[in-house]
Amino acid sequence: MPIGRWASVSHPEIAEVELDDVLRALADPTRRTIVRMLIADGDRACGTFGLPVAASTLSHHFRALRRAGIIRQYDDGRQRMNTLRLDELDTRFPGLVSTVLATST
Amino acid sequence: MPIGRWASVSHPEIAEVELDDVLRALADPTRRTIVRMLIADGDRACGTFGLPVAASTLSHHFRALRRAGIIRQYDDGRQRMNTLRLDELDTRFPGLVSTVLATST
DNA sequence: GGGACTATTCGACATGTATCGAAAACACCC
DNA sequence: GGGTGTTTTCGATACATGTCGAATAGTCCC
Repeated sequence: MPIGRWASVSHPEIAEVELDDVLRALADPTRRTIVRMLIADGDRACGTFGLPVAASTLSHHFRALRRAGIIRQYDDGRQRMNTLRLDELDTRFPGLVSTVLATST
Repeated sequence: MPIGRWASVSHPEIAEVELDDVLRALADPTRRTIVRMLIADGDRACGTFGLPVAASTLSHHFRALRRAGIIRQYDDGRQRMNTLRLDELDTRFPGLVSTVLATST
């Protein structure tokens, strides 16, 4: 059970996740890319996405995804890992994530 | 050169509709209610929705939906009618609208 | 402890959005 | 043409968002 940065990271209960927040979070290409990479490759540290934005911007996107209930974050040494809450999201909004990501763009 | 209010109304081609814009447009409860009412009752004039917002605010929402490619507007006398572009949207983003609206909230 | 690595927070800035009331544009009817 | 009904446009306001660089905080290793 990791300690440390865990304290500052809170995750909403899936029952309290709002559709507005999920849609707003997915209405951004960078964040959709993050979700796609999590689906494709599983858990991933924040620094391993190689996206063309500043680290601070990426941190902002991870926070948006986390507060929207789309990802869960946990610390592993000096890295912060990201997990998709896909099963939970599919109970809350069935098919939403896969439908949104089913588009090429 | 179209006559009257038609002149100011332009609709994007369905092929040019962007997922970002659709998701942002649907990430608003008032606009989702508009879409729901169009699905339930078919074409409807702007003034017949009875939503608790000012007319100018409603006009802003209709413009957002129109520019996102979600509705089409045409004039009928002194009223402006709204039609859902559901078939077109389903070819562009299959199942997206119905999946988003499948939630109670 | 000191250094290196990882990630977040903090200003700052530009842009977008939801809202309103008032004013203007458009269409119908007498 | 004048009055009435419908919708949009125009400011104005308050708030949110995406972006960056610099500074800060947490963790590991020597």
